[in-house]
Amino acid sequence: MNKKDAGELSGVKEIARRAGVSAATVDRVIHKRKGVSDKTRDRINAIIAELNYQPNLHAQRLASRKVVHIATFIPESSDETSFWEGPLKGIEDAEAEVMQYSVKLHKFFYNQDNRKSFVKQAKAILKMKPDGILLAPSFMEESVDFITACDAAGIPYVFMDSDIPGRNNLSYIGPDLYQSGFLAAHLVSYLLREHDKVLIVNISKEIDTDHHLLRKEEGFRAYYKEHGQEHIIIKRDIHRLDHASIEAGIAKALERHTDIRVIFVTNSRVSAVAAYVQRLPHKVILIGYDFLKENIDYLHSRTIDFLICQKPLQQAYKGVMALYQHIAFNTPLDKINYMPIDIITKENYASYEM
Amino acid sequence: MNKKDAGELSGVKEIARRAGVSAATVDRVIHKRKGVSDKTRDRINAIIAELNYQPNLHAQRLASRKVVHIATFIPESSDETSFWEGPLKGIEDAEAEVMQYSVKLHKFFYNQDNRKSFVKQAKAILKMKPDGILLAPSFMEESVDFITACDAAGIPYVFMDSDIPGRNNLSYIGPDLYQSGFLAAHLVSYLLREHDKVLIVNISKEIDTDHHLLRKEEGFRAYYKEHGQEHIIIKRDIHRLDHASIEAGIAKALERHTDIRVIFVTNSRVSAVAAYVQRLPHKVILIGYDFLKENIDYLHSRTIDFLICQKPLQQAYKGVMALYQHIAFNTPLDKINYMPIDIITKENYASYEM
DNA sequence: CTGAAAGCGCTTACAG
DNA sequence: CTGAAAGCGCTTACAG
Repeated sequence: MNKKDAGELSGVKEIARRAGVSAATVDRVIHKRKGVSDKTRDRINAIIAELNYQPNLHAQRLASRKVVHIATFIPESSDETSFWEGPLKGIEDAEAEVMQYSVKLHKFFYNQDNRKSFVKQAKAILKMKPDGILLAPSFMEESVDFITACDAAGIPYVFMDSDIPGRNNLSYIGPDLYQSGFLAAHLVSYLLREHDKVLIVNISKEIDTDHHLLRKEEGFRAYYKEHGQEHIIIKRDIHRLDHASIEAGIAKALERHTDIRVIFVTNSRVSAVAAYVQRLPHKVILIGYDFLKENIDYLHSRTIDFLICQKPLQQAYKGVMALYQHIAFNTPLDKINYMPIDIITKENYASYEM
Repeated sequence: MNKKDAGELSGVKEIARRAGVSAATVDRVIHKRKGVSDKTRDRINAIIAELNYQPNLHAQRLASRKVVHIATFIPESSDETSFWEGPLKGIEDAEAEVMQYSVKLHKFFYNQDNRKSFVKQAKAILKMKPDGILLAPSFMEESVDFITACDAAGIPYVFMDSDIPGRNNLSYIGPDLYQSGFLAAHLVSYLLREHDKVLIVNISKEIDTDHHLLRKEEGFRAYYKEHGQEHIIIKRDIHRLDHASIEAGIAKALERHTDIRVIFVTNSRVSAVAAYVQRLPHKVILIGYDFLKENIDYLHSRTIDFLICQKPLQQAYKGVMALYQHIAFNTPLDKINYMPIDIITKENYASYEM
C-alpha cells in the first residue's frame, strides 16, 4: 500500500474555502438544514455540483453522534411454519453488520393468526417513535390503519414480503407473486404429457383475503389461458392446516381426477402434501414454495421436485439496510424492488443463498 | 434519532487506560506490528479479549492514509462472447462502492484465445506490485507460473470463474461446475419421454484442456449413471466457433439420431445452436449456459428453454470486495465460495440479479 | 444567519 | 520498546 498523494484541501473544507464560508455552513447546506441565506446556499450548491463532491461516508458516520432507531415488524415463527425464521435471520445479519455504526434495531413480532396481536404491537411501535419501520403487512386493514398513523407521525416505512400498492411506503421489497405463478406454470408445461392435468392447491385459513395465494394462482392460470389450455387445471382450496385435512383434500381430488400428474401448491405448506404423496404407489410431480427444512427434506428424497423461492433472508436484510441508508444518508430508494424468482432442486439447494 | 448515551472511555483508549499504555501501543498490538514487548502484548490482548473489542471500521479507514491497490485480471470481452462484460461490471460496481475509501483498482485483460497476451499482462501486474490480485485463471500452465511468481513476491490472490485446486489462493469464488451439470441432467430427466435421447454439445477451440466443459459433462453423465441410463446420451464436440461449423455439427447429430429431444450445450455458445434449432420443423428443447443478450433473446422467443447461470457479475464483485476486506481489515476468507446455480427461464430472467 | 473549536475512534509519523 | 501530538473528513454544540 502506498501513501496517498499529498494534496490540497478537499471535501467540505475546500468547498468552504471556495465559497468563503465555514465548514459548518457547508454542512448545513449538504444536509438541507435551515439557517442559511438563499444566496449562500446557492453559491455552495453550485460549488458542490462543480466539484461533483461525494461525502466520505466513514467520516460522516464517525462524526455523527446520532443513533438511528429502526423497528422491524414481522410475523413470529410458529410451529405451523418456520418461514419467518429466514427474514428474522436477515434482520439479525443486517443488525450485526450495521450495529457498530450507531444503529439500534427494535424487533417486534405478531402472530399471523391473530389480528389483535398485530394491533397491540403496532401501538407499541408508534409509542417508541422509531426513525423508520420495516413492515410485513399481512393483515390488510390493520396494516393500513397502522401506516396511516405512521404517515401522521412522519415515520417512514418499507414494506416487505407483500405489498399494499398506492401507499406512502418508501419502498416494497419482496416477490412478484403473479410472475412466480406464471413461471411455475411454464415449468409445469414441460412436465405434462398429453391428457395430463395439473392440480393447484391453496392451503390457508383465510383464502378469501389471502392475496398471496390468489396472485400466484392468477399468474399460473394466465400462462395456460395464453395457450388456450385452462381446462387442464383442477383446483382445490384447503382451509384447515392439519395434515389429516390436507391429505383428505388431496386424496379426494386425485380420486376424482386420475389424470393428475403434477400438483402445484401455492405456498410453503407443500410439505404436508408431500407427506401424503410419498405414500402413493405412483409418482406425482410436486411443486411448491419456500426454502423450509421440511420442504428441503422432501426435495432431497425427490418427493418434492421443485421449490420456488424468493430470498426471504435477503428481503429482510435489504429492507433494514435500505431504511438505514435512507435515514442515515438520505439515499433515495426504489419504490418497487422485486426479488429474483429462484427454482430450487435437489442439486442446487445446497448452494442456495436465502 | 436520539443521542448516544454519554459514556466513559471506550475502544482503543479504554484498552490503553486499562493496560496502562498509550493508544499507539494498543494499535501496534491490534495490527500485529512489531516493536512491543511480549509482556505488554499479552496484557493488551487479554484486555481486548475480555472487552470483546470490535474496532470501528469507519474510524479505521478514515485514519489510515493508505491506498489499497488491487489488480484484476480477466479475459476481455470479445466479439465471440460478451460473457466477460458481466464480471467487468461487477468489478466496476465494487470499484464505485469502495473507491472513495482509498482503494485503487487496476484492471488488466487478456485475450482468451491468446496465451501470450496473458503472459504479457501478467508480467505487467507483477511489475506494479499490487496489494492483491483477482484472477480468472483460464490458461492452466501460464496461470500456475503467474501465481508462483505472486507467491514469491508475497502478493495474495483470489481465483474467480475457475479454480486451480491445491494452490495458495486466498479464496476461490465461482461456480461448482460438476454440480451444475448434474442439475442440468436432473432438469433434462423431466423433459425426456420414453426412448427420447439427449445430445450433449461441447463447443470450444481447445476441448482437451478445457476443464470447464468437461467438469460439466461429468456431472451430467453422473446423474444418468446413477439411474443406469447413460445410453440415452449422445455427445458431440465442436472445435470451431463459426455458426456454419456449429450448425453442421448439430445437423449431423440430429440426422443420425432422430430421437434426440433435448440438446444440452455446456457453455454460453448455446445461441449459435439456437440459431439453427429455431429453423427446424419440430420443437427441440434447448438448455445452455449464461445470461448473455443473444441467449436471452432466444429464451424470450422460447427457442432456448432454460439457461443455467452462476452470477458472473456477483462473482467478480465479491472477489474484489473479499480482497479489499482481507487487505484492509485482515478479514479471513473462505477457501471455496461456490456461487448459487440459477435456472433462468422466460418468466424470471427479468428479475435476475447477475 | 454564521463561525471557531472540539470531537468521533482510530492511525501515523516523530521523538525519545 | 513506547508515548504525545496531530490528523483523517466530517458534525455538533455553543456563542455571537
